[in-house]
Amino acid sequence: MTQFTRNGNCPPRIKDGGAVREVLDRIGDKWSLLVVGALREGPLRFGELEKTIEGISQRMLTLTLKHLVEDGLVSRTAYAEVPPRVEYEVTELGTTLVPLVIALAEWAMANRDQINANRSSYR
Amino acid sequence: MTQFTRNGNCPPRIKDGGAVREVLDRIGDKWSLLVVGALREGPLRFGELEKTIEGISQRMLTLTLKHLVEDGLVSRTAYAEVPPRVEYEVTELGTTLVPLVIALAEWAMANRDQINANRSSYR
DNA sequence: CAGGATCCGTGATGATACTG
DNA sequence: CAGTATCATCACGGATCCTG
Repeated sequence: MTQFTRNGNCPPRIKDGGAVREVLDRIGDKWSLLVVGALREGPLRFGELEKTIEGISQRMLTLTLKHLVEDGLVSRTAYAEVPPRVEYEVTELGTTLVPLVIALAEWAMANRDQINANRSSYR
Repeated sequence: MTQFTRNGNCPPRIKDGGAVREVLDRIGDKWSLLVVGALREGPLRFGELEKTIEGISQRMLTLTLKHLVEDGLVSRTAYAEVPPRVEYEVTELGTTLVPLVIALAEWAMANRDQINANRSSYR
């Protein structure tokens, strides 16, 4: 099926080859992981997310949230109030992703300097 | 420094706000994680990578590898032979990322069906 | 074999303005 | 407040051809 089918020269183990790409196409975009990370400790409102995630545009936040809701990683709850209040929260499925996001974030913070250094010293 | 500076309404913890974006801009592209994942068990040659990572174009593999080498996540070793042989391998730094990639890949495989199901059922 | 160079489409992203 | 709508752009990435 969707496996490598490589006779035996390079060692598989992560059998796939498609699922990863597929999922990465969804959560591997510019903002999804940031949004999930922002929601790691509890629900946030649209405006809170916008301020929390530096640099994201209103449009991108809207689209990213929509995708995450579609994929079932985030839930959206609108309260019939005025002014409107909408809260976003990671679903149960989304919760399983949170640890990975945190790990990735910590890795990023721990190694950014190193990476930047490598990058500059590269001629 | 590079921290939220958000008075106290939403709970930080991952202090950053920029490092994650920064690193994600590098390894969060379409292929980098796949390449790192492909190299998780040892060095591979250019052609092997090309066959291993389904769907990648020659150009993208070249570019991705170049970036990964620049960032110090992958090392490139060219052997003065004919025909030429070039091997790519994760560096020490890159090795620290491998577990995360594997975790992400496993998460992706474990949850792709669920996500796809959510996505279809979404009207 | 490994990869550089070029052309080029199109989708993702951002800025801005408007609305329920 | 929480979006939607529209427009312009630009980098991503594919196809193709070429070279050491």
